[in-house]
Amino acid sequence: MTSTPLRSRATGRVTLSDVAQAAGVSPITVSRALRGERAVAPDLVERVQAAARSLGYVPDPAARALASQRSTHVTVLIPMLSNALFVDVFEAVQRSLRPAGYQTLMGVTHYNLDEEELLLREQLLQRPAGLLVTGLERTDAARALIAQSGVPCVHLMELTCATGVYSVGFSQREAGAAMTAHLLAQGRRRIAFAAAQLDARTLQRLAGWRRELGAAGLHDAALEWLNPAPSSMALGAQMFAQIMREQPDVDAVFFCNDDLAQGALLAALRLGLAVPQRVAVAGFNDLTGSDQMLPPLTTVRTPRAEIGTAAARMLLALMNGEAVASPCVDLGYELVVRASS
Amino acid sequence: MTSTPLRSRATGRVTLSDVAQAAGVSPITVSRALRGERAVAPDLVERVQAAARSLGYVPDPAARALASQRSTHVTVLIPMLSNALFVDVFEAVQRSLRPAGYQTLMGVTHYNLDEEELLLREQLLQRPAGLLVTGLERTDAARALIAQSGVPCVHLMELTCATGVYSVGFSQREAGAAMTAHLLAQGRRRIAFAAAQLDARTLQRLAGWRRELGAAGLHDAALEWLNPAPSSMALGAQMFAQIMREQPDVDAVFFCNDDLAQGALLAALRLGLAVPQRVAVAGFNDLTGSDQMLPPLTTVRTPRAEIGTAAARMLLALMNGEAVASPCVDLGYELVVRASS
DNA sequence: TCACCTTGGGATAGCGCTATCCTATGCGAG
DNA sequence: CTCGCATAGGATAGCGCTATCCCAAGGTGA
Repeated sequence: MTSTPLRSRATGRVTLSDVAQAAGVSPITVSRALRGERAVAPDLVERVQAAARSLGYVPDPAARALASQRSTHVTVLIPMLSNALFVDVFEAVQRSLRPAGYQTLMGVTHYNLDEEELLLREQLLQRPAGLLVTGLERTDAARALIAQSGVPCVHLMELTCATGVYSVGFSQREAGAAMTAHLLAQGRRRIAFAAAQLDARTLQRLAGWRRELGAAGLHDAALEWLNPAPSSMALGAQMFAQIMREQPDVDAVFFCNDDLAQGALLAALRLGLAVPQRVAVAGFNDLTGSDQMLPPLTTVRTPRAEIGTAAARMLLALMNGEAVASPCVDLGYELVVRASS
Repeated sequence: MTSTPLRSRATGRVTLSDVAQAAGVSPITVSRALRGERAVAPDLVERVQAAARSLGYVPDPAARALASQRSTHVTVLIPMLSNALFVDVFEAVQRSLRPAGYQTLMGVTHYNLDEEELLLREQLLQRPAGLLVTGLERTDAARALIAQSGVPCVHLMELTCATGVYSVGFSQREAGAAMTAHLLAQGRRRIAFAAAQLDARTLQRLAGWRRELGAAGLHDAALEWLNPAPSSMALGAQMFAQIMREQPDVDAVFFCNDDLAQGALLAALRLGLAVPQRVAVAGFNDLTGSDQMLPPLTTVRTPRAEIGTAAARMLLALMNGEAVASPCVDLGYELVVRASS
């Protein structure tokens, strides 16, 4: 025993060595005891933990990352935060990842593949421990970046059977078809499909709508209203007015997202078009407020929180090097029939 | 010159030393040239940059953080992501911070001071370069954590003149008063104030409402409807129905947030209460959809993107050790009068 | 009995960068 | 012609942790 102060470093930080000295073991043993890595005698573990606690030791994440070549950061790439859908996914992800000791870094791609590639490039330089990306559509370069990085990656919202690719979501196409089938079952015959943004998932819903209408012999290209502008209530109102003006025989409009449909319902009130008598309106995602509309909006409830949770769980397994039972998790969807249809 | 490969490290990463060797200078010179730190001869800077570029050199953030004791992470603490308000603030912050080389880490406090303290504790262990927190209200422990950490911190949404505290926002109280004054000017006499969540900012708006009604001799405690539940359209609808049922003489309702007011407008339609003839409705924040309502909602437009941008700029200055011109930036607000009042 | 494994601890050597001190050079003032 | 001082480069020594190798002790099967 010497009488020199425990703290040898200049920074004044309590380090692993301080704990080691206090516990009477070597630094590496402290490291192992605290991480639960390798076998350490139970009594030593306890002694080390006690010493760490009493000294107020806190591991330095930068040192840890440098030495181990792995960080505790997980990057989540999301198209848009103004779509409540992704807010819910993100919150669920964070709720699962935080207790496991991971920090969540959010990148917003604004539905732009080039921006996504740039974000990916930037983020991968930070050597994240894991990656969560939305959808399967991206630039070849982005795909290559992910593959080359070796960082575990789970895809959100869409599904794929491709080997080595992990995905958690549901079938956008089947969901789109299910809503269309519902409207057909209600006796609607001129069912328009109105979409904004036109991202991959929207187009899959479109495909489902086409399939159902086609099977019923009711498909008509004039019923497709595709607008690449960002989705919003205002746009929904505008598209609805245009559809009803230009195609007066339309008896239902299926919007690719609830915000469009909500705007349409309000426009219908302004225009004096009775919903659902004159025309049925349906949305997608069951966002906040859809149940408050006049009339309440028929929509498809998507399991976004569940997707976030399941994807986080899958990513945790991958980051731990564990095997993943099923690399493709389908969480389904639920038709929510309300008074607008 | 030797014929050994440039890459000496086992990890296969291109390091500073590799660049140094390629440029024919010492590693520290590369470090300085790339960071623009200290004086380096212009021709050397160019040579180093060329070498770095041709080798595809990328600095390791963990090594940098460990050696310099400072990270490139900025933590942003926000009450709730489901309130579009904070989404806008966050996006603006990220848009300003990313080009400056900082990563934004978002923490959601759910309007809970204890959760905020916990998040703060966790995040400060990661030694962020800067901190952005919402509002001024927090636990004493949280305040102490921030102070002790020495991490530059800017407060969002509210203002304070306290020395050493940086804030960017506007006067919630004055904004609340301004809306109340508007309703009074419209001839309304029984103006209810309906609020949810009851966070500090909501209570400041309440204070502004009280002041104006008091000055007009029209204040009445029975006009205050305060509900601690989270804000939502459904809650707004419910509160509105209750107010009109229990206080039929109310001729205006000022909601502390637009989502409540939107719910109220829809409830008014359901209940057959004419807005604004029978009762005026006003909101706060001018969220998406408020202009689409029936009738369009009178509200207060708050400069949330501007707040995010200005706060980020201030934080950048603080992180660079620069002086900040004004530690308290008031970005004002704007009364948006629409048909609901 | 001995080779051979497993178990639990430690010594050593970095991870890739920057802080800090040091040295060589140039230049103007006394 | 010194001295002092600013300028520009480098050598050195870590930052705080973990990967890796090593070794002693104890158990196992032939």
